[in-house]
Amino acid sequence: MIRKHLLETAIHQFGERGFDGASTRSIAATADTAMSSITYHFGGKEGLYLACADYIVEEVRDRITPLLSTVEVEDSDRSGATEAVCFLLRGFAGIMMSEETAPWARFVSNELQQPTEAFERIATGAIDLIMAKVVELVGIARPDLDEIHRRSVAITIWGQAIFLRLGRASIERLLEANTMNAAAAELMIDRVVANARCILTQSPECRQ
Amino acid sequence: MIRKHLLETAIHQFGERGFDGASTRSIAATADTAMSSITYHFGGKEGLYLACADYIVEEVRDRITPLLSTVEVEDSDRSGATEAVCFLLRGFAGIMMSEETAPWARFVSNELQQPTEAFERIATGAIDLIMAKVVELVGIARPDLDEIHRRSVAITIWGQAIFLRLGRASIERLLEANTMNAAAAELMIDRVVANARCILTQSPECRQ
DNA sequence: GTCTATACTACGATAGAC
DNA sequence: GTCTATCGTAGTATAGAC
Repeated sequence: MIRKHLLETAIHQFGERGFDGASTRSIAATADTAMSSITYHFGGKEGLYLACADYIVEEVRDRITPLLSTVEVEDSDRSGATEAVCFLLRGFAGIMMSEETAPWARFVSNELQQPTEAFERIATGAIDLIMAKVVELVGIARPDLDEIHRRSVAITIWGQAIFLRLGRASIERLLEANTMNAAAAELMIDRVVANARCILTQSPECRQ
Repeated sequence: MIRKHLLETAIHQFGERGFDGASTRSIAATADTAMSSITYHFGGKEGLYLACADYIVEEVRDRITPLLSTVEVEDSDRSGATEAVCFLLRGFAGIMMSEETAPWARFVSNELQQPTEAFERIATGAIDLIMAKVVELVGIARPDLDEIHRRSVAITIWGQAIFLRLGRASIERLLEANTMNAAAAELMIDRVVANARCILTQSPECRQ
């Protein structure tokens, strides 16, 4: 399947070198095909780029959907909702730390900094899906908050997990881990989950 | 000062379009000079890029140093340390949210995802400076934690503020704020600080 | 120091053979 | 569908005038 091979190669190279930095020549060569295959399958470089976004959305959904479908919480079950958030967060953080997702993450990071049409597709296709569930659960865990504050809590909690990927270089530096080894990854995931639990089961002095 | 003008233009364009996407032609033209000025002042594109990193370090230090110098905490003053972290965090988050720092942030973000020599310079020149202080304060606020856990707490707290910049596109989306207005920015900064206070004054059930 | 002019390379797109 | 060959454009670097 040359189409898929092109997509995966392209995500790698777009992620590592940016849209301009990655060349169709190099992508085609790495995928062991001719440059004009890109024209044939995707219409051109731009089309290939957008197809990469769609491909990432599919892959993320494949991993996230089963996770999301396992949580079911009663409307008044505060501690159940807290545990559900922690469970989802641990799964999501694990995905963020896995090497498998590194190329997608770099691709998405580029779009986060300089959003194009590709970001719109990733946001509506994957990010919204996750955040809707998280906001809902935060709402159950923290009924004292109104909608906008629930959203701010949800995004800061999830932001920590995303930062595990986006800020990896500086995390590795601070932990003096040359590469993110399993122990360091576990340490950081545990920390992010503990922080989330802390925020959701707010002690009186930090209630807001 | 054409050198400075070139640097600021270059940071903008490198940040927005990446190293490959930004062309020396365009940078020189925007800075109202000839392309060969870049060769004269910086030796070439690569040299210009590294000089941008050094320039960012200087600018960040100018803003961070006065902030860091205002905090002085006794070794046993737990609540003092917590408040100091919150104070620094608020200042730092404010810097992260300001439009002035947006070009630098994009530049640094590119380096975080794909570190080069430029990241090494930014890390040693600016990031290490900040994180050393934060880790020290976290150590006072949470004497129950050993060094590695202090670091993990410090990086997750600071990561929230950095994510305000790196994840801005998705934050705006979730808050349904087309652009990050003052109210949304204040909401997010308050939230990040509240989370930090929550984490540092840990309630028993989330102690770890 | 700053400019113009030019050499050389690499890019994306496309036409056309198979 | 996939390839080769080629065209026009845009990039960096550099030489040399002033």
